[in-house]
Amino acid sequence: MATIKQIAKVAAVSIGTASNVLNGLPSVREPARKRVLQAIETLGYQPSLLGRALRKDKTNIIVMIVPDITNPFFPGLVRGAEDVAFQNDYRLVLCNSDNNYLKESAYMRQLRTYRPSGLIIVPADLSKGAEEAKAYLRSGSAVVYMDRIPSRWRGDAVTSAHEEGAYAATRYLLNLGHKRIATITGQLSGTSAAERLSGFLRAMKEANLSVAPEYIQETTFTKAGGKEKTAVLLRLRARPTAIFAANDLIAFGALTAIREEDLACPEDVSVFGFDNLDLGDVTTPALSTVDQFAYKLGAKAAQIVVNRVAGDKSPANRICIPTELKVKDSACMPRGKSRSLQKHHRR
Amino acid sequence: MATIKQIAKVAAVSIGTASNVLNGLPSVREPARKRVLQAIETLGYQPSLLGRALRKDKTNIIVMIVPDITNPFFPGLVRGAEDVAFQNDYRLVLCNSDNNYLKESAYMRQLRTYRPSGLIIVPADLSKGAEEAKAYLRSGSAVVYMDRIPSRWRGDAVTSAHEEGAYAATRYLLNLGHKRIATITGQLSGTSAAERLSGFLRAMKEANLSVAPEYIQETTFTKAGGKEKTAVLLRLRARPTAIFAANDLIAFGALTAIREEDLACPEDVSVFGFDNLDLGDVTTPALSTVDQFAYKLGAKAAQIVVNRVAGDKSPANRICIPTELKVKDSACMPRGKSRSLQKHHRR
DNA sequence: ATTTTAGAATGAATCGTTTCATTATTTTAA
DNA sequence: TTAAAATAATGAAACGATTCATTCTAAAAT
Repeated sequence: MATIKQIAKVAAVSIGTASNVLNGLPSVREPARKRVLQAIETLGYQPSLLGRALRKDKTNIIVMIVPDITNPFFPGLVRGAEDVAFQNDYRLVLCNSDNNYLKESAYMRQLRTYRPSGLIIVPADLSKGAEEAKAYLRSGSAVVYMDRIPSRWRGDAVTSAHEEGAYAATRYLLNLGHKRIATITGQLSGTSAAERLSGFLRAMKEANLSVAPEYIQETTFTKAGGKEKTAVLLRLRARPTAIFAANDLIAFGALTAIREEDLACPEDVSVFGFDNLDLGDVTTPALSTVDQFAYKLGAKAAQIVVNRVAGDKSPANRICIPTELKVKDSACMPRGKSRSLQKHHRR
Repeated sequence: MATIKQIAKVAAVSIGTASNVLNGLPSVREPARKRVLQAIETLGYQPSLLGRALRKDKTNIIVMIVPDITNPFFPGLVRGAEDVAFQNDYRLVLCNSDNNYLKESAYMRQLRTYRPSGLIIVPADLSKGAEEAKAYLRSGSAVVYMDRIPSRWRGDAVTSAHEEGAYAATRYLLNLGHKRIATITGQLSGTSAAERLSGFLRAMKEANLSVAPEYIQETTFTKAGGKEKTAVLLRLRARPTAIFAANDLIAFGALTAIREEDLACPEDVSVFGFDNLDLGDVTTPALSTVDQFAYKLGAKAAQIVVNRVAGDKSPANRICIPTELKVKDSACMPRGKSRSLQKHHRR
């Protein structure tokens, strides 16, 4: 591969001058600049990112760590970040932490030696401090936490409005006339799950409804978890008429469980999800859910990195992207309220 | 950040010796080795991948290019590759080409200067040669094509058995008694779409059934495309009794279109997909499909890279991962064959 | 025409490693 | 005990860029 040395030689110019042309410095006279450009063209020269990085102590790499790219919430995040990164000539190194703090740390420790421009991370364990992340800051990389934020983190962060979204979804169910509303949460050690729960509880409290403890089921953000916990809920003496699932995967599990118990959604049990996954409308019924604009989240995080590298010294961004209710078919009025109406409608 | 120079100083040893310890060379006596290890420990030293890379002209990076990570087929691929990569101490740089040859080329050209260990690519445009890929080979990176292979590529490649999978799916529909079977293909310029179509045609031919041209609808591998083309099929005078969709997204679109035409799947129209996406069983009916083991595909590709770097000089791997039929609920016997039976069954 | 000054070009140092020829030390053989 | 052989350790060069103090050149001022 051609090096700057060869360029310099071919253009009959010093290495320093070649470098100046490359970096668009003004102090190069036209004839020399032309010869260098010509040489670059004919040799098909691409500057070595490695050589440059070693000298500048910085690469155009952004390290992005997500729990698991096969969880359909994350590709949107990654894609949003990647697009903004690409436009600004940064490249994304993708890591799956499996929600495993050790794997995450291993990645972070090693990749820091690549002197990346930034780190975008959906952290595995919020109880841990952000030691390694702070090390990134110290060595001059921008750091943005996404989706979940460790309580001790005071730097840049981008999340969606978990609490408000959950509140709005619950309000929607309440307005339909539901009173027995259960929720299936993700692991409450994560802020996202905790905040969604608290939005749910706020709406319930505002409606003067108490929530029985067995109406709050904690599980993982998976289809299997949703199915399992829904089965539990459906077997309660006082079966809920609506379930607020903390994400769409859980909601998908709920739909399956409801079907397997020979019940109907939404007639017997309404379901509301969270995420607005692309595939949320292929279910029957199409899943009513809260859109949290994953792409925008990722894009915003990458933009923060870009800005920081460009010299933005403003105080920490704590960005909260508003959510939006996507009402589809998986929630309707509860039986008691609507039977006569429905029958009427049916014939 | 600590450098090898500091390690050497603290351990009272030359830089060369410190390097030898780092790389596990035998020619270091115990006391010196111990001091170096100790220094590494106390300084929390991590070798700079940049310095190392510049000298060795090679990084532990594997560049992976996929069309679009938000297409749910790809996260599995990426994850499989990432896992194998991580285990072998390689890191993945993820790129989305958007099926855009120019974007793909831009990525490839620039990232090659990072001297990656490998390139794993699902190519955007098969009609183009693999010039840039060959440049990777020349500069010592392993290259593996995935899922689709340019006709002029003679190197390592991993695909799934598109043709056979499609053949098996079509056979399944034929065995149920279907005669009017249509197919919705992906863009036929891609080998995967073309091979699936040819598997479909082989099965039809074997059954002595001719396929009307309007029974072959070409579109993109998307839900929207599937929906659109299914609507076309459903309005044909001779409406098909079964549709073989070239991937699950198309099949999802088909399910939607069928519902919107007030028809029932599988009673009126059977649908068969391809991919076995994780979410394929949240639809109603659950989608019968062909599993192509995306994770395994990705893992295999990464393994080839690992082996090549380790010195494997064997001739090109052309690996074809067998597919597997996943029969669920979206296909049944056609009306004519089964009406009496079904009625009987129903009561 | 000469001096001053501003701008252009150069070349060496540097970043953090690995590698290898050279030198130093230890071990073995005589 | 000494010489030869084997093994350890060293230090400088190299990778490909950027940076900056220095030198060179051309333009401006006298």
